[in-house]
Amino acid sequence: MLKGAIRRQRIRACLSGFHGPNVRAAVYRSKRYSATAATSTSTSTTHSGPGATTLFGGGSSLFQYPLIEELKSRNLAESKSSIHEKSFDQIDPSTDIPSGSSTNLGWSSSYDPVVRSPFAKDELHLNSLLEAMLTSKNFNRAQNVLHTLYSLLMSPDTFVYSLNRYLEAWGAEETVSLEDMEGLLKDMNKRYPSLRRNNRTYAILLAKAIDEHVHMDLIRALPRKTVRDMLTYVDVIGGDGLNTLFSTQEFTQDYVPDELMELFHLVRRETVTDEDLHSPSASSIVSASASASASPLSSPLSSSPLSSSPSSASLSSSITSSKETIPTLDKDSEDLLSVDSFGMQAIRSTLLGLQAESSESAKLMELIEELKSEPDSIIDHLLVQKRDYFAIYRSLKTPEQKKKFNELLELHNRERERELEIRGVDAAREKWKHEYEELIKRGAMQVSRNLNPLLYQWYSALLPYVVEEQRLCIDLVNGDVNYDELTAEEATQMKKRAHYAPYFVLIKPENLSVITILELLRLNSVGGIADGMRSTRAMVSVGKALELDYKAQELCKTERKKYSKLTKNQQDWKRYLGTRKDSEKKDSIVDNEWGSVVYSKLGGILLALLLHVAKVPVSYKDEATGEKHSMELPAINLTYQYLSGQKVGVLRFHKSLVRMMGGNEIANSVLPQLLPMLVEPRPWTAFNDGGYLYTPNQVIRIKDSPETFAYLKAASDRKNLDLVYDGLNVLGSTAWTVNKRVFEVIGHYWNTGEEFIDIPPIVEEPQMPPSIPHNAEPMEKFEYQKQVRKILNETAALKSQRCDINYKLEIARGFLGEKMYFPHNLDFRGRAYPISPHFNHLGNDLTRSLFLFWEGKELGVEGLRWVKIHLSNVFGIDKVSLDEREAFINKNLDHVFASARDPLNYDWWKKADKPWQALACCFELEEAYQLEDPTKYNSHIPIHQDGSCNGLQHYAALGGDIEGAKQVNLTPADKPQDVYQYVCNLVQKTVDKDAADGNEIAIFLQDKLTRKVVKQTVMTNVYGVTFVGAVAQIEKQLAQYFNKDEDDKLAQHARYLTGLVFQSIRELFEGAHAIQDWLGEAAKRISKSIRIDYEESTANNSNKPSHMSSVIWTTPLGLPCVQPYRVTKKQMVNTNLQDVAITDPFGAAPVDARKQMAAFPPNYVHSLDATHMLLTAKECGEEKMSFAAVHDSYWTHAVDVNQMGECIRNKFISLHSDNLIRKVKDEFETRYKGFLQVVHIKNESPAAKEVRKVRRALVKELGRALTVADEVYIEKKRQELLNSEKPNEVKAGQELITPVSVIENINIEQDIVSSSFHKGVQVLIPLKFPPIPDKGDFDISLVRDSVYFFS
Amino acid sequence: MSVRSLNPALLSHFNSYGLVKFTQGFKNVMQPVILQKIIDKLDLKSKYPESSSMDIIDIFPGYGIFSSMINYELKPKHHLLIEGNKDSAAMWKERISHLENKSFNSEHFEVVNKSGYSWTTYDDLTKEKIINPTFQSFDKPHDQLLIVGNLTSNFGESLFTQWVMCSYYRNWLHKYGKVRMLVLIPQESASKFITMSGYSKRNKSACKLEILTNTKLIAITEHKDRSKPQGASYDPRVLIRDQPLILPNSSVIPSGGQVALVEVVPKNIPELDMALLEYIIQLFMYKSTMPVDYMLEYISPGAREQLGPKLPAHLRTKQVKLLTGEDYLEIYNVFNAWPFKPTLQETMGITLEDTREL
DNA sequence: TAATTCTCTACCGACAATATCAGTATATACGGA
DNA sequence: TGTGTATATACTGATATAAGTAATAGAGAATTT
Repeated sequence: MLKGAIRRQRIRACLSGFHGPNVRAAVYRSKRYSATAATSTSTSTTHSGPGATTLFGGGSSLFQYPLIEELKSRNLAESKSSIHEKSFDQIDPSTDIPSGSSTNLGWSSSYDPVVRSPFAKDELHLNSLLEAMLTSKNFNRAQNVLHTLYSLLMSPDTFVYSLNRYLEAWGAEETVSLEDMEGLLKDMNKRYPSLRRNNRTYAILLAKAIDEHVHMDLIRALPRKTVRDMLTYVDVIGGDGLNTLFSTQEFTQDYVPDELMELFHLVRRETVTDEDLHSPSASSIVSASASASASPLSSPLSSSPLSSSPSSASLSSSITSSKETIPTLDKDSEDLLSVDSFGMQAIRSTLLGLQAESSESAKLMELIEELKSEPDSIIDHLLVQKRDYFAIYRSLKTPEQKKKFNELLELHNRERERELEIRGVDAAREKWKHEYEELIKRGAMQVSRNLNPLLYQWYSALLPYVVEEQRLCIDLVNGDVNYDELTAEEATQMKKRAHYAPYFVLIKPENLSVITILELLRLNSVGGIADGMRSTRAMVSVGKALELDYKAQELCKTERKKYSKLTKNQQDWKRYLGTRKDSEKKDSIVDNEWGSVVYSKLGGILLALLLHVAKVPVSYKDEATGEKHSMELPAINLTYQYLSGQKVGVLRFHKSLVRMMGGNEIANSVLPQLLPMLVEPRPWTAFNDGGYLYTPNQVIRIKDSPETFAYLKAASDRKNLDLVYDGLNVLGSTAWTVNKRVFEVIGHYWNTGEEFIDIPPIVEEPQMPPSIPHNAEPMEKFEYQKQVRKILNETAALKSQRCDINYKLEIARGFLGEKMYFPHNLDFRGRAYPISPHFNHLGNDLTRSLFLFWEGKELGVEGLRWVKIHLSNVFGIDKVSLDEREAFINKNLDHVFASARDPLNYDWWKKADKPWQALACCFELEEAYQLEDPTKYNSHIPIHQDGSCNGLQHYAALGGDIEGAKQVNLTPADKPQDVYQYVCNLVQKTVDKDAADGNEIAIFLQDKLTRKVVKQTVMTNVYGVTFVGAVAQIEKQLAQYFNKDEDDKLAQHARYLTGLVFQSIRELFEGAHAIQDWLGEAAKRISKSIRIDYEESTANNSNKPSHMSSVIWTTPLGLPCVQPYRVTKKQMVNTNLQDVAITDPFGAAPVDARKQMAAFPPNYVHSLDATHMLLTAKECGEEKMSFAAVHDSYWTHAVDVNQMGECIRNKFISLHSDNLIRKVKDEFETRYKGFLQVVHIKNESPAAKEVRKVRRALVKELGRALTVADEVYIEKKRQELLNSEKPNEVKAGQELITPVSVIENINIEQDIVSSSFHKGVQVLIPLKFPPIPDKGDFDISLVRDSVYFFS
Repeated sequence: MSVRSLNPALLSHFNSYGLVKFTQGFKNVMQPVILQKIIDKLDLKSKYPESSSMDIIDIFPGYGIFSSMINYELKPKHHLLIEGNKDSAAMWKERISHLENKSFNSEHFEVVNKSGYSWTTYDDLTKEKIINPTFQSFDKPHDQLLIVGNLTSNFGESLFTQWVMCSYYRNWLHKYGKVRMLVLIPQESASKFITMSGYSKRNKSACKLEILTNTKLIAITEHKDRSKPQGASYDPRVLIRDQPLILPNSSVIPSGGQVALVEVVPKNIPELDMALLEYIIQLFMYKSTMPVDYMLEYISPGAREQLGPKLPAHLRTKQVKLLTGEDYLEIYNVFNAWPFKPTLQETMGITLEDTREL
């Protein structure tokens, strides 16, 4: 109880974190709008009185402030720079000086502490370039970039980070001395006197000083606090550096920061005696590792006996050694021909191939051997050879054994995970090569339908071109290109090259080639293109994949630097220093992405080269001679296609290639990026720090919205997101494994090539309808064409589905017997998703059935019951009481067992609603019942608790609807309520009544109403479906009752029904709907508001000021949500393949008001359900439950379901105990304070008359028409005066009459009309939000006892 | 200026209606004097020597000044007014009853109050035996059947291309023979469709039109921009060839509407794999400044390598936009004989829709 | 300003149009002072 | 060496593309008068 209260308090604390001191720091000081309004109430009436012939405070002139003059001469200079478009060789600090100032404009509101630089794009570009130049050791160019960067940055502080990057990279050169570095800094200081070094700068110098053994000189010259701070930059100083430092006797303890203190003592002790290092307490230290990774510095200090060999050796040798072992290690290849993916085998070989090299795996093997030799051990040779860690783990008997096994596996997997992230690409290549050579040996190249040898051919053909291209890029980057020697064409080509060259040189040609090929295969049939993909998508994806690879490699290098020469205690060092990513990154304004332009250019050149070389064998039969010819044709071609009348570039695979990829003999190769992890993800500690060990990721999935990024970063830096991270880390720490039994059944059906449940069949040649005569009537022709199109569409869909499932199964197969984890991140509303695409527990029934918790928990009586209930649920029996569900399974236990024993031939499970998950459940029950006491069974299956119509649950709680709450199970009941059925019944009632009144339509529909008809509409109602959209849905449901030519009749009926459904929902969720409407209205006002501090730079549409403010709110967990809907500007980018349109995220784009409005209610509710989930996750994590979630479906072990349920309900109650809407309103009122709103009011209203009067006077003075922009400007000035420090200015402001001031105190609510009303006049009024609707009387605490709330 | 073709019996009716506003999204030429010139230029009487036994099928006639003048000029056996719009149809019915009084409707106007867009409308014409045209040889244009249409509305452009395709497939009204079509289309359409190779606005439909029909520009409206020479938005070579009449803007409603009257006469074309031909044209058009050889690869992987050499050199290096209809047919033939020619799936442009369940 | 025509119509995960041409602005070349 | 003009190049903005309007209604935005 107490604990809960404390937690709630913390949440509240976070809530308020977002506004606060910064509000005061904003443009307008102290006095705010409302205050002004209060004081001027009395004065304004006098002004608007009949006597006020002169509008401007008595005098004939405009008081001391030359407002009109300013208006007349207002000339807006736009901050502008085109540096982002320049290639590296065009950048010149002496000329690239941007016009305009780099002031912070803010995004949607200037009150929020988020930064927006007008030159963000240039900054990003230059920072990426700097990074690239440094990596390729091009220091002259880099310095050039650095200087240019300086002129763009808003503060010298930001510049230091770039300077540090330079200094660090340059200083790492052996030829550079400490003196050189000092010299550079002095030089810089001379040029930029405002430049200040920070602690990182000192750390960099220190690193060099240590190298030169003069570090104490430097340290003594600095204050101790500085020294302590700089030492935390471990990534700069490096493990060796620290070691040296700590070993230096003059370096005393008071220089050491707290977090390194233990390490310091370790080093000091080490120098005394080495024995301590091999103390027997080792295992207890290691045991802490699983949880310790969340807080690496808090775990007890000790050393591990496992560290003896340097890991760098294993890194390079593992691949070559694993290659040899592949054939023997192949598991299951005969069972599952289809999923015989080489990429995955490569991954697996990486996964499997490490054992001999590292001491960790040796230790693990030792343990396994030991366990094997135990009496009645089921671990056999095969299991060991297959590395079925899960089977081994499961067979362990004592908790101690399990614990130890887990510990060793974790260490073992840490190495393998690293291999996977860093060397996965090499492994794939080696695998291709191996298979290619095998095939050549057998001389079977031509007949092979195996993809991998072909890929190896592509690779071999591509590589020399890539090498050559890279050579040219290197020359170019080094400045070794003499344009005069080039032909005009070559010169143009070289100029194009300059845009991507700095990046192209960063990655080794082998990886460039392999990633290009694999990414291309991965993208097959995405984006609505059959047998191919959008070329834009392909290019950008390749570019991104390259960046990811590069960054992972770089991070790995940095890490290696940290520990490079250390031979002792590596594990401990690692644990203490953490695998923190480059801490510097957290400080830059933008995350240094290469950006879409670079992605597409890189992808463009690589794909162009690949298209040139990739061939596929084809054959055809000469109709005339009957001879069969074989030849090679290009495997991929670039073409275009129209998508609803618009051109899109397409890369299309040759039919033969498609056949190879989608048939049942061959599978894809999997790009080893973003796969499930083998070890627990690094916990999130910052918005860009968490998840994979090396592969960078952000905590929020941001697409083209630097605004979202800015808010996220601000919140993260303020530590407002820690609760979010906590929840997310629980999700990441859940260990999984693949359900092998289900996998085998799926594999069986997959291999038949026939359709089965979710598995689409192989379709070689689609069956076309009989052809029609050449001169058939147009109707017939169109009809025929439609049919053909339909058939082709279907087969294409099947093909792509099969391809997709194949890819998923490939990954699943690679992780058979493995322990895996899924790092999660969030969408912008806070909903969590696994980062790993394709194969994760968010998938469909088939995919979900493959997931088991790694950890097992004994069922107990309740657990057994829950497994049964779960089976009943997935079977489709989920509308009856829990007891009835359990009874249903008890009654059918024989079916359950039979299904499990002979799933191929026994069909019971196939009838289930979700057959694959049902099968998984059957297996579980059957295994449990093999025990004498099934409750003693160690269960791994996740049991789901689903919110019944979760969106409506939140709405009902917000709106306090008693009946609505009951229908979505917020109220205890003896059986679950079904809101769809309830709505259906409501509708039925009305229909019956209408039918009785003789309504033809009602009579017709009377007996045709089912739950299914209304379900989709009720569901989508939460998402704000419109009437038209709902009609379409219901039409689909009613279509079966009408003939093809009765479209109009169908529509008529559907419309009638839709009306009733809407009406019923509105009735049932009256309060909820009021909330929904309120949210919509608030969003509308925000997204149509005008910021007075935002200067319109385009004068041409000064009558239509842009709406610049997004709807932004903070979830109860402190996550800022920014709706990213703005009008996107498109930028054309020339690539080697084609021109591509890239959305330019940095345009100061106005918001898409319509989208903002329509999406806010659902987004808000989703942010609440996300909050609810994360809160529950955190709590479950603390209670040591395994936890996973699919938005509104929460999973845990059977035995823990009751506890989790309690948790779910408590968190829901505490979430809704607050007045959430009130909070949102408060937040809005702070954030959008002083904004103006455009409304139309009735022409003849008194307010309108007032406004017209002021406008007329202004026009007269101004000598031209008054624009809206002018009005905004005047209002801005008035606000500035009112908020001035000087009393005379305040007075002037009060006396100033503006079109806004005359109506700000008149109640115009009743005069507001819609903008399409013709007799209205457009006016500006201060932005206000409507009052919060009254809440219904539902008592939220009732949820506590509602069993069916989530079930 | 005489307006020979204006039916005096209708004058009073026209006058009573005044200049109507209800254009229903259609543009129309309203000045009899101008229309007379058009009719003269068309020289209809010589093309339909036995016009008294002919049928005119008049689609979307609207207010119908042009229709009535053609009618008066040719005095056909049937003049069907396919008019789905209620108001227009009602007006025509009223007009016919007006004529009943004056001339016992010797003009033989008949209103078919069905949509000219729907194909079934035309099936019904023969089914209900409203007309029964003769089937004529495809060697020469049909001299007993004329299609008149106003396709200046939103969907007009697509319908126009469909009518053209009908003339190739010999279905719809073109099953009777090579039926001449007099169609009023928007200027934007006309200036794209009636072009010769090399003109920048030329598109896929223009190529098809060139291959499948003989189409002439009969009349165009003045250019909107007075500073531009007349006909500035059209292919100059077509202007020289066809010498179209220039209509004053004032003659068109809604005022300022830019239209063109075109005369389409189908050619006698053998059966082709039209999907393939269209696909070739379409893909070439994506990058019309590129040479043929380069664009081959866009159609099918390997086409450049394998088919390039089979094309005559002058074609291979020709810019796509310079290709004539003839050239296209030549390229088509090479493709058609190739075992790896694009399949239906490619030529139909199959796209995947979201297949997720609910 | 007023009247009309056009557009869009369910949230998120998961994004994405391009080629051409005409007209204008800027850069380069060149020639004469 | 500085200036002026002619030509080349770069940049911007407009336009077209597909091709059964699916069905429907009602608000809001965009465009035209």
